Amino acid sequence: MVRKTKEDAELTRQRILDAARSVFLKRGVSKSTLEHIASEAHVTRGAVYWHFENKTEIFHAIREQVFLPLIDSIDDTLSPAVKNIENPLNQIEASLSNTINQLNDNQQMREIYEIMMIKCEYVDEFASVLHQMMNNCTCIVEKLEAAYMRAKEQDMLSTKLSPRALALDTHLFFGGLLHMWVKDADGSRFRVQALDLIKSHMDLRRRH
Amino acid sequence: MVRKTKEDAELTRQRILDAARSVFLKRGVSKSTLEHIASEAHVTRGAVYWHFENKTEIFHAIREQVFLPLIDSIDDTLSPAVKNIENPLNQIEASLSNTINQLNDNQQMREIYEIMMIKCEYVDEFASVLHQMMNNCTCIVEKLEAAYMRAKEQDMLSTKLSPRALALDTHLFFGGLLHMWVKDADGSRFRVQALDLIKSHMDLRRRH
DNA sequence: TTGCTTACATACAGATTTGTATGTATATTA
DNA sequence: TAATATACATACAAATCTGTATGTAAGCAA
Repeated sequence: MVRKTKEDAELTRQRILDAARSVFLKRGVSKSTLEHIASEAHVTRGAVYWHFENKTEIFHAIREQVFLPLIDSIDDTLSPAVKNIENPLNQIEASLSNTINQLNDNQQMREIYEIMMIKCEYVDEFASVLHQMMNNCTCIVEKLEAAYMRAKEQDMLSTKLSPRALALDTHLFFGGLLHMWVKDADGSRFRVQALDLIKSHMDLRRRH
Repeated sequence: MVRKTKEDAELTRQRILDAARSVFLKRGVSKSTLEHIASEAHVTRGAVYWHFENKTEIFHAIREQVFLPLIDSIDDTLSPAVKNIENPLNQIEASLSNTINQLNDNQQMREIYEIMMIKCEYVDEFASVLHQMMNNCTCIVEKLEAAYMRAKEQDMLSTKLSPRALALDTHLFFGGLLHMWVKDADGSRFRVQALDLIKSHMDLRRRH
């Protein structure tokens, strides 16, 4: 076996992560073996154990590949500092649509979402991920609420509902949409109209 | 070993199902062993294999314990034949609230929901469950659409959005709510205000 | 009462997985 | 260029889990 340079090793590491994603997607996280992952990556378990402590660490590495950028992306698009500030409702719509577009464009992201949502059991060491996700929800709801607050100040809302209630409703809607988007594997039911659904959702709260 | 009567055997079967629910909840479906389930039920694997072919059959039995009644319940409360027909928006709100109330009241239902949503990997033989769930979604959306249609005919809607769009938005909202309800294990974030969230959601589409 | 069936318990064989220990060739560094 | 650390592959031991085969005591029907 030829010893690899650092760049080669990094490539191997990435190949293992790609392989793990593929295996997780096909067999589910629990039933995926390090041997499955290794052979999918055309290495042995030795290589896998060299780069990662165990399956859990691989899982977290995969997750962070997508979720850290995603959180940044949401933070950015919902921030009060962006140019869309003059129309906060457009800003919310753009932020939600942006996530859907990313899912459409990025297969890796799609697969990781699917793994996290329906190919993973949140017990033991994975339970902590749930808490992180809930905390994230809180942040997102706060940002949505702030945006709706701005919309209210500009008298753009069609309703007297509080910004907080609107934010929660939007958040739940979008959570549901993401789940359906993922589960609708053949795309016939939700994927094709996801952007329309977002538009309808937002139209409902626009004053005309 | 004392041979049991038919009634005793049925009790044993139920004890195994209860034990499996508890074990699935704690360890996730994949990592749950028939030995775990058997010892939780104070029987041996022999008894488990007598009553069920394998773990998958136990899973489906547990699922049907809750989901078949639930589907009936939704069908009932959303049917055009119920007394609430004079106010379809109230009818929708009552139907959604009813499900949440059932979750609040029924621990078994709560646990099964949690298992299905975050303690199960939908691969291989479990993938078919996803399809069933999607088909169910289609049915529910249709019923919601019909209810919104009736509301529209009675000029009760605050919006020009189509009944179909409203139905989809409501369905996604409620799917998101159920997920958050389940994940919000300590109840602090979503469970306590679930009924309020439903009320807000419906208020948004009521004409005043 | 006999004989068959039921409702399990027990025992066994085989396949999987995991973690670790060890081997090894090469890159890197002093 | 010699020593050391890296990046793996290979081998091994132990634990787990599954399905099935077999045993068995009691219920039940004739």
